[in-house]
Amino acid sequence: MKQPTPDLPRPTDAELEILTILWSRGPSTVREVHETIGARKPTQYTTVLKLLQIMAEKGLVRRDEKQRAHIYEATQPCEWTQRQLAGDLLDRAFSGSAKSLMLGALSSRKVSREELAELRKFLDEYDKGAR
Amino acid sequence: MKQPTPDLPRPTDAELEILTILWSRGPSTVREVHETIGARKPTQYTTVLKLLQIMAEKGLVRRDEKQRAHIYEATQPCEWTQRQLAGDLLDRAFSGSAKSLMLGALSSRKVSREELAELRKFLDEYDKGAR
DNA sequence: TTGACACAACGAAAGCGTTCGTAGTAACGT
DNA sequence: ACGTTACTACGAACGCTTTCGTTGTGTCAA
Repeated sequence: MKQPTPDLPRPTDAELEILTILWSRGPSTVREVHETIGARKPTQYTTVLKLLQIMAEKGLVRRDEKQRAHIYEATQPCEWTQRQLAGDLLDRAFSGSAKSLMLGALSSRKVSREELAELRKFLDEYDKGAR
Repeated sequence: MKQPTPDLPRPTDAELEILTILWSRGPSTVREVHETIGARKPTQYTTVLKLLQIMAEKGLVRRDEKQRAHIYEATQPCEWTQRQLAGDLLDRAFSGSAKSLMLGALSSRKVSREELAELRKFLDEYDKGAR
């Protein structure tokens, strides 16, 4: 039978930053996450630890305590969370219009010709798949 | 000469809800905004008032005090704010990949054939314009 | 003019997000 | 065994968001 998708809170800014690290690194210790974050901005070790503990309570991450240094892992795959976030913003700021969202995204930065082409290709395939 | 775009804070959830109302209604009194919100969820009049006052301090809205009932108006057009929000999410959750954002948005809900077609058309024109 | 009403202003509470300092504890080398 | 190091746990502070109650003040009708 199918797992009911857990009803997780939208991750906050700081939480999302950590999730991003976990997705790219895979299961990691606090130290590893801390070092990765520290490369971009000075942050206390315990700040990262606390964040991860809170995220574990919320169900955003799961932790393995078998080792002395606990190992944290995102409970949801990157794509799942991205879908939540995109859908949420779509509702709250774009009244559900995917086209407006796209316009907003494209006009917010320079987009390479390649990316445009990719996007188009993706749309074609998506269309085909959803037939 | 060109106005330097003001550096506004990202609107919070409640603020965005109010902005949406202001964009669709145009300049409005607190009462009008309150009634619109009240149709969806019970909210105190003063809550809306306070929110608008704070938003005015932040520069998200401007108010005209010439009338007894002040009139509030979004300082930035809808599209401008949408661009900020889309760009922000693009950076924070999609590592800048417009394609991933689109995938997230599309897979988060049912999208009609019409909307897909519209999206495609939009991409074509955007491409042409950006040449 | 007085009472009722519609409005703005203000203060404060409660909750959340973020940060950090301190304390406790297991592990490790000497 | 002892000190040092690498951790976790906890509490608390601070700021921001959201909500609401209270107060003050124009406005209008009787």
